Amino acid sequence: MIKNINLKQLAEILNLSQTTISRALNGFPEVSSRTRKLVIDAAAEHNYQPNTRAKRLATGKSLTIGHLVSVSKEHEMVNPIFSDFIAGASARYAESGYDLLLSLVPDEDEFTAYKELAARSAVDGVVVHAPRVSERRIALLNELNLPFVVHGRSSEAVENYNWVDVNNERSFFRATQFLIDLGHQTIALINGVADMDFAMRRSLGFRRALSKNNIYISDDYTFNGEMTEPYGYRSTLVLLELPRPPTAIITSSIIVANGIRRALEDNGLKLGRDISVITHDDDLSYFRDTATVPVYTATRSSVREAGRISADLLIKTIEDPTRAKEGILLDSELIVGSSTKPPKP
Amino acid sequence: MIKNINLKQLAEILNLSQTTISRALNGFPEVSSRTRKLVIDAAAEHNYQPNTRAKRLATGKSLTIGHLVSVSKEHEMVNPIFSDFIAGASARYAESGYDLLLSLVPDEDEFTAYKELAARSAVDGVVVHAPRVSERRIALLNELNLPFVVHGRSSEAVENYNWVDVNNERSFFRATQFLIDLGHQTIALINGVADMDFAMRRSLGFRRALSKNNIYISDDYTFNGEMTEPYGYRSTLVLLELPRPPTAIITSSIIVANGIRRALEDNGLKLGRDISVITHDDDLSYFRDTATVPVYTATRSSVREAGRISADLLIKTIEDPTRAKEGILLDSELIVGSSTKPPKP
DNA sequence: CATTTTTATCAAAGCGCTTTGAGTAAATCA
DNA sequence: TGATTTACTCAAAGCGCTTTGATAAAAATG
Repeated sequence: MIKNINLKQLAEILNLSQTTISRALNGFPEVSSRTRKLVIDAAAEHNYQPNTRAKRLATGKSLTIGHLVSVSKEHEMVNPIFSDFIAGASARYAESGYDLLLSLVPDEDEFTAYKELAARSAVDGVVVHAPRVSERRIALLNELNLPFVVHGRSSEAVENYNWVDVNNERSFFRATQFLIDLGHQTIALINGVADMDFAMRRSLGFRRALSKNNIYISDDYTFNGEMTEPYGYRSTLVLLELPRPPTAIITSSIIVANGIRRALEDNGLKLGRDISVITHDDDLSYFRDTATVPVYTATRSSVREAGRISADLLIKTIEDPTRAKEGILLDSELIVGSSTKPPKP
Repeated sequence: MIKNINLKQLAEILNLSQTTISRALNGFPEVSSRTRKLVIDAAAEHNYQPNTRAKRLATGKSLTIGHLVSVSKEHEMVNPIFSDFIAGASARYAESGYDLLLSLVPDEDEFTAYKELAARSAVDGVVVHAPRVSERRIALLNELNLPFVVHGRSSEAVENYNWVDVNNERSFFRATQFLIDLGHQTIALINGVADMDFAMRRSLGFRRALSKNNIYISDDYTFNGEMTEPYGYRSTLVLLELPRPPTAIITSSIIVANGIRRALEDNGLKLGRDISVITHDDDLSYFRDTATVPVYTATRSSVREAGRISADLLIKTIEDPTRAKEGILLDSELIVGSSTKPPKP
């Protein structure tokens, strides 16, 4: 059985005061290098690590960053990009000695959950996931004086705040323009839930490209919903039933794209040849498109990288509260794969 | 700006001692119901929540459960079932007042990460994910005296330990037998990484069904690897190149199954009609197969449910350390979908 | 009525660290 | 040489709770 040792015990072993040991381990200058070495070696030998609970109380810091993820009660859906985002953030946290507190809350309890987290002083900061076009959490967190970074943005927010977002409007503008340049005139959009900010911006880019090219497309060609594989499938079936089915589809997630492909193939249509598809690609680790010619033409932006950058921004904000708020806009690449061709004549 | 209040301040407001307030809020019997009501109301009014840091130090409990997830450096892959597992566990944690500490560690640091977590007393217990056939973490955690539950099992473990697993051997035995009953004789297995315990057990079930039916299948028909979509795709291409391609494929993940379907369709083959596929289905929220006739014939077992059960078992273990170790074996359903048919003559 | 028991409350100690302010020995200076 | 500075080290206070052990008031008992 491996036993943990505490500061007091280590002090007795070394015949030094707790102060000196604490200082030696935390790199204070007023400890002789000989003593410091002694302490560090003994700590390693006895497997001493300062007790997290005591350290947090003593320093008044939680050394913890919270991620609150809302789970829609209706769909019980956890956004699949989440795990890759976290993977990116995690390394940065570890590096600076922060723990990651994860809390999945039913979306109706979201607001209370933030308040509670602040009231009990459980975290030093939080990452806000999946911001809506209109996002009350931003005002709340400012009121609570809890440092935060938004992954994404909230278009209606008036305050200054930290955010890390991909250029969704531009991405989907380019994607749409790319299809139009290929000759497509009837293009559908299978998007995320309508009040999600990213979905709104993508829709904006899509529509801007259409109107710039004087193309009018009715609402029958756009879908909003939770981005699951079956959602992509069902939406595509609806599209194929239209009097004039689209010759191209743009979608917000590679998982939805998988549903689209399945629907096409069930109808004897081939991706690319019969109907073109562009998807946004978060570069998820289990869908990473490594083919020489990618399967999907895609607006690609690594959500893992976004996680890394968000973590970095949040830690900087926590460690310097006077720091000016910052917005970081990442760009996506437009990767041409084999899912886009000119429309059949 | 919303201000937090602490126990001392609340005591002054109410003109009561900190003791009484603490007891009132924590449901001790020696507080009059009139006083208790007074305290509870005032706590709500002033948004008082006991400071997590102080509470943890005072009680000597971390009220935190750790999830260490190894990330393979090579693939940077985060197991996609993870988020659904957590979703299941999370509600149970919240209910009992536990926080969830998530740590993604490069797999070579895994061992150290557990040690460190125990030494600094950061968690009251951990969930062990993705156990290998031979799993050193079990012995380590016993030595560290840190309560844990394994999601899965470890075949070579000699100790008693808590685990929650699905009956992998039986599931894949049944799936294989189902295919054999349909008339298939050449069946491939696209499995997870070989040293994962679940992969080994599934392979066992697969082979048991084959040998029971006196079918011999060469190693060319089995694959082991990280369960990504491209992996399913590539493996299937290899299978189709064999002198005698399989008439059916069994796989361990719906994400791999998507890759298989893509490979089939790229080769003009249709799932079910030309080649049968059975997949294990973790019932992931973004792939939930809700069609009347499911897309895939599958051995289905909700990983979210497994999360719930694991969390429950772990909390019981933490709160009663003398509790006997328990293994909980979940069963999967064999759901018949449209991806399996008798082989073409 | 005095005595015991029960009820309701409190002051103070303690959790294991960090940090403040003080103290001592060695080194430098006048 | 004594005075001042520098380099180390320490005892004790404090972080905000919970918990122990004591006490006072009220109720029950003989």
